[in-house]
Amino acid sequence: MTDSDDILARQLWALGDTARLRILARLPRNPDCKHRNNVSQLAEDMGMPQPTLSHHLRVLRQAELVSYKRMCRDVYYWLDENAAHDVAKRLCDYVKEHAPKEEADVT
Amino acid sequence: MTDSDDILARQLWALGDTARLRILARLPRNPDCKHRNNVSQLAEDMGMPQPTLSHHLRVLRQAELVSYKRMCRDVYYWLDENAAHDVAKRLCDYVKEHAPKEEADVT
DNA sequence: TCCATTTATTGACATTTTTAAATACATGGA
DNA sequence: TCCATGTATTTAAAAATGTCAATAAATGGA
Repeated sequence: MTDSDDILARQLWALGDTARLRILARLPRNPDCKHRNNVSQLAEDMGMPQPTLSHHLRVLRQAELVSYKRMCRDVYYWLDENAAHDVAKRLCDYVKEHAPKEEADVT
Repeated sequence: MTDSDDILARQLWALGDTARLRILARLPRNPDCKHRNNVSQLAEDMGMPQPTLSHHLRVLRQAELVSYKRMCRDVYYWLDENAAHDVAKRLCDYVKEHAPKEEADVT
């Protein structure tokens, strides 16, 4: 199990939670201040306490699935779509690479 | 959050564990009795207690990522490669489908 | 039927995770 | 500097999870 496999596992785990999937579905794909999707507004829209949201955002941040920037007092998160697709690709690669090579049939 | 999103989350979670990723890397892609990869042998090869392995196999089974068949007293598991790829695809689709539609720029 | 082998389940325990309130930290305006 | 706003962290409690020993269940042979 390589380090990169550990990272893949951690990313899959981060994605494997309904609360976090719901959050991702709400995040824009680019830094976006036009719709006032700062953390507090997002928490209110989702009916989720702000500390709970911040916790999940940290998990997603540490898995490098989301990015963020601060503007004045607000923080804006967005989903790094490429990162998500990359996780999917690396999952497929992992499965392919580890396919045990078939030995000759015992005849 | 639809039922199918719940299933996706559960599958991603099942994959997001290093022990289970290691197990998947050892499983053949088809029912394969030629290499004696039954549960006990796999447990021994991996240096993992058999109950621990059975536990993880159940998680993978319930996520419909592996299949198995019993032959005599042995049980043979294999990885359903299509299921794994399908999870990857559905993750990509989920991310794409929920991309918030960009409103016209505020000018 | 009894026994040996293989796999699944149960039970116990420690660790991790989720949740949310309380609080700290950061920023900018008065 | 003080205050208001927005976000992150700390803290605590409950729930979920991983591990593994003990045991049950399933199968087939003697």
